[in-house]
Amino acid sequence: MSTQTRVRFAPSPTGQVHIGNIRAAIFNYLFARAQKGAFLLRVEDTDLERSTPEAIDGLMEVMEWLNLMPDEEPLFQSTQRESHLAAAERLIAAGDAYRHARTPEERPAVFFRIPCDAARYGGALRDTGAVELSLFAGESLRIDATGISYVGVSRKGKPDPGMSCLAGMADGVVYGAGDTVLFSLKASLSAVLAGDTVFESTEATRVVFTRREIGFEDLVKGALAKPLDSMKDLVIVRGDGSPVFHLANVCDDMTQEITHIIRGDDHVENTYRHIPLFLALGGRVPAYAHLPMIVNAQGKPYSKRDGDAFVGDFRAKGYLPEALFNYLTLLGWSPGDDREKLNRDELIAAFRLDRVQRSAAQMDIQKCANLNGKYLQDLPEGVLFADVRDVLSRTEWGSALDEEQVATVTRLMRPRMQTYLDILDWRYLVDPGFERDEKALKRGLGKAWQREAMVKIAEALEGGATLESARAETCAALELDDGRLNQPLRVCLTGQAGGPELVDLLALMDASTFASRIRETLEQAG
RNA sequence: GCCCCCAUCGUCUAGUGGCCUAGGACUUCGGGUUUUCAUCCCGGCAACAGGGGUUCGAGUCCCCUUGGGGGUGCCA
Repeated sequence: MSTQTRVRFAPSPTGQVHIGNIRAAIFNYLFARAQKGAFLLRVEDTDLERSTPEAIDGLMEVMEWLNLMPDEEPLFQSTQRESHLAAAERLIAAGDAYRHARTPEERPAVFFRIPCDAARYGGALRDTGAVELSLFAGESLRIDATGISYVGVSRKGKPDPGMSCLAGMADGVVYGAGDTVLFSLKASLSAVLAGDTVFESTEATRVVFTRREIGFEDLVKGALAKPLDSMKDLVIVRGDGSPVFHLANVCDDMTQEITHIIRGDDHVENTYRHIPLFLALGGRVPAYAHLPMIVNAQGKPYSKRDGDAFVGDFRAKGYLPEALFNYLTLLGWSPGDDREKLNRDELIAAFRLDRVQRSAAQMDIQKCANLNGKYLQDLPEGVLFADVRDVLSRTEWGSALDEEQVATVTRLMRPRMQTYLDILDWRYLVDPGFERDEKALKRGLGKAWQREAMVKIAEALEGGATLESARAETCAALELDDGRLNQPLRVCLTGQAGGPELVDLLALMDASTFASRIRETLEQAG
């Protein structure tokens, strides 16, 4: 018996990769590494309608970008069809599944029967006591090989239709008026299962049975359970002969010998169905860990309309893969101390599933950008310059810069950079065609003396003076403190209220450039 | 409707019955450094959803309410 931990990331390639999805991949990866186990990829591409080759390419690209490469060749679910169908046949042969059409027009599908035999659950089953279910008068109760359908009574006294698998009420007794026993499922169970007995009545008033629940110990959420009478037998092969997700998923997990299933919260309900399936197929039930969802800035689940939700967007917006990776680990997990910026090895060393949060986490793009900025500060200059050049090369004004210029401005701007998208604001450093900010203009040139001072400086520069002397002259003439000139100068030079240090800025250009910028800015300021 | 789950500052979180007058980070606000801007440093605002229990003692355990999410498909 192998004790190696084996986990998998099992996305369906039906579009762009979502951050919620990739976070699941990251947690799987981290857990595998922490356990010295294997991280596998399974592409659940059985929905041919929606699965596209482009989506598969996109998935691979994203995983490569984030350095989340699987340890073995990916398993494409569509290649496993025969094994899924064979599993369904085995279940039918063993009496754990049956063919059934719910309407005469429908082609029969294969249903998995939730096992009635408690011994089949490997200890996952628990009695929680006797239950008396009141039925709505005059409505039909039907018990057949597919389960029990009934109409209960809601809290407000209204009809409340329900359906239970046979296992949910396996020892049930149906009573009619005056406590007469109409039907005992317990006594007739094997006949009902065999399809020989069908009970249907509108006289039934209540059903009494022992409630049993199926449970498991979730590595994140703790003990989880669900009553069997709230579950129905499930379709595992469609009328058209194609395997359904539940079957395919469980079969492939057996094929890949998965020991731990780490996936989104939205799968907890499936777990109650998958456990009996594993057991019926003779597989070992894996351990489960369900991750909380990631929600948008409104605290709602991400929908198609939300931006900022695809991994590709982050890449396009100038995020570093290691920063996004790090940030995503912080969504629903923490190392237990005050560390937030952790590299891959630190994350692996600190990762534990029992430290995963139980509730949903909201994406905070500002914090993500802030963290990205910290990674940017740590980047070796060579890498940083290359990335900057790459972004610059896509702009009209930036593509002409030579290596030295790129190095100079990048060194200047690096401390205030959060993402590579910020580079797009650097235009004023090198290109006279930059845009000027209204508010900055007002702040730096709004007053008459500011404009006057700038005109004087421009004139001096045009007359061949150095900046130093032009500045000193102007200050003396207008009786101004040296520092008062900084803001107007900055605005004339950059059109912005903020930016790098003024002296560094001035070093980027000669006196005539400087003078013409003053003239142009003054003109624009009116 | 029914079933399941969740709940600490605006956000991500620390907290596993006494170390909590609840800590860190992002955001925000103030101050310092800076002739300007930013980085940086220092500081402030800001939370245990509500109500009942259990206990000598509850953010931590139990119950209820409220709010949120998931499921309830021959989707995955």
